[in-house]
Amino acid sequence: MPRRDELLAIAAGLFAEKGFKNTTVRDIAEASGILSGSLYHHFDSKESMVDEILTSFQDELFAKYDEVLASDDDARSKIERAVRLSFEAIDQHRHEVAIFQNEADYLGTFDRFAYLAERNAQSRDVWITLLTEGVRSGALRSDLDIELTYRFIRDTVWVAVRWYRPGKKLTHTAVADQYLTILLDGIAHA
Amino acid sequence: MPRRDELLAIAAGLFAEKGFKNTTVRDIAEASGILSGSLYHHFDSKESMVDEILTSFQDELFAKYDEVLASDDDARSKIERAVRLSFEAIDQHRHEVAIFQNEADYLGTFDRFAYLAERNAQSRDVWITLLTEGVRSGALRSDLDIELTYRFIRDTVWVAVRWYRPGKKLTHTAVADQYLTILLDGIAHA
DNA sequence: GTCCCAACCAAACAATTGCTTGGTAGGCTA
DNA sequence: TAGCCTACCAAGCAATTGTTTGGTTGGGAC
Repeated sequence: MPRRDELLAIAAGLFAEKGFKNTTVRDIAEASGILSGSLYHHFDSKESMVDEILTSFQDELFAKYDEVLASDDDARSKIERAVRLSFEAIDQHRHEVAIFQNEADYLGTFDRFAYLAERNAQSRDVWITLLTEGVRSGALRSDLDIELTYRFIRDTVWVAVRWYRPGKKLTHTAVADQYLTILLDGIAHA
Repeated sequence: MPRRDELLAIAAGLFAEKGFKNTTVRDIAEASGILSGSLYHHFDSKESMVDEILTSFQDELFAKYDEVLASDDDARSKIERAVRLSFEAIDQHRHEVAIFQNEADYLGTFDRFAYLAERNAQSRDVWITLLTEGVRSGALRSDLDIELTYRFIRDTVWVAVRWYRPGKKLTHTAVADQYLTILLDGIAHA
């Protein structure tokens, strides 16, 4: 792995754990075994680091969403795939997901990170499309408030990044199974 | 309202909106129409401000949890009440909830805020008790992973603070209704 | 053997941070 | 009128912040 990518990975870990503002360039440097000034040989600012971390992650993620949308599965299968895809992302890119979850609001106030709001809108489009299709096809109950259900699913899925740790008791597919069961059929006794 | 409480409310708003570390004492002072040094007439540190904000909120919240636990409603009613209670808190103390959601992890690393972890454990106890009771009484499905269901509910409910705004289209009771419908019966067509 | 270049160091910079100090304005009480 | 108290100001301090600058090192290319 190129040194540059190593440093980005280290920075991502710190940003995810302590927050962006709360992580100093000296923290990143120390964790990397170098001095803070040396970071500026690789990157031109601390902001550039998060920027790069977030964009490359999102490019990858949204490509997968597009795949699901474009497929000719039935509505329910698409929703299931979209949910599983998110837990997979949490499993494989948990630092990036955490940063996006925790810092998007703050970073979004800068022009440079305007794309965060766009991606947010894009993700909303995906889900509203899937849910609308689900209701129309009869796969989902017709009394759902689509907008609210979208927020419910979005929050519910991504917030798992706060406690999920790969390699522990639960695999990400097991978590996705349980979440989908609850989401689709509820927790009440049938 | 005493000046001191006014300042605390202003600080809470800023902490919730921009984060604790990201809010300077000068921000708080400016929003209050005074100079930063003058804040130290009322409080002895910035940390004391969050501390006071969080403890008073949590004291109030957990007193209500205890009421639910102590009541002799059936299991399902208790769960419903506990959920509604949370949305009520989001409605009435959204700054405090937001601060707790966003900063608990970071603040928890300081000795002074060790009580945050205790409160977290306490909240877990409440929910595990309710869910266990629910499964045993037959109100909830017996194939639930209790621990995971607890996290699901906890996250799902509190994360709504990110988008819910009082006085908008949806009342907090309407949101609670929808959330409970999804949580209990799922989104799939019956 | 010279050159180059990526990776780093050492030291400093200005700005911003939380916080301290000594003082003052004005209202209430005796 | 004197004393006191709450709420504030004005000015500054030391520490920490992101960033810059000029120089050094070690390995590979020619």
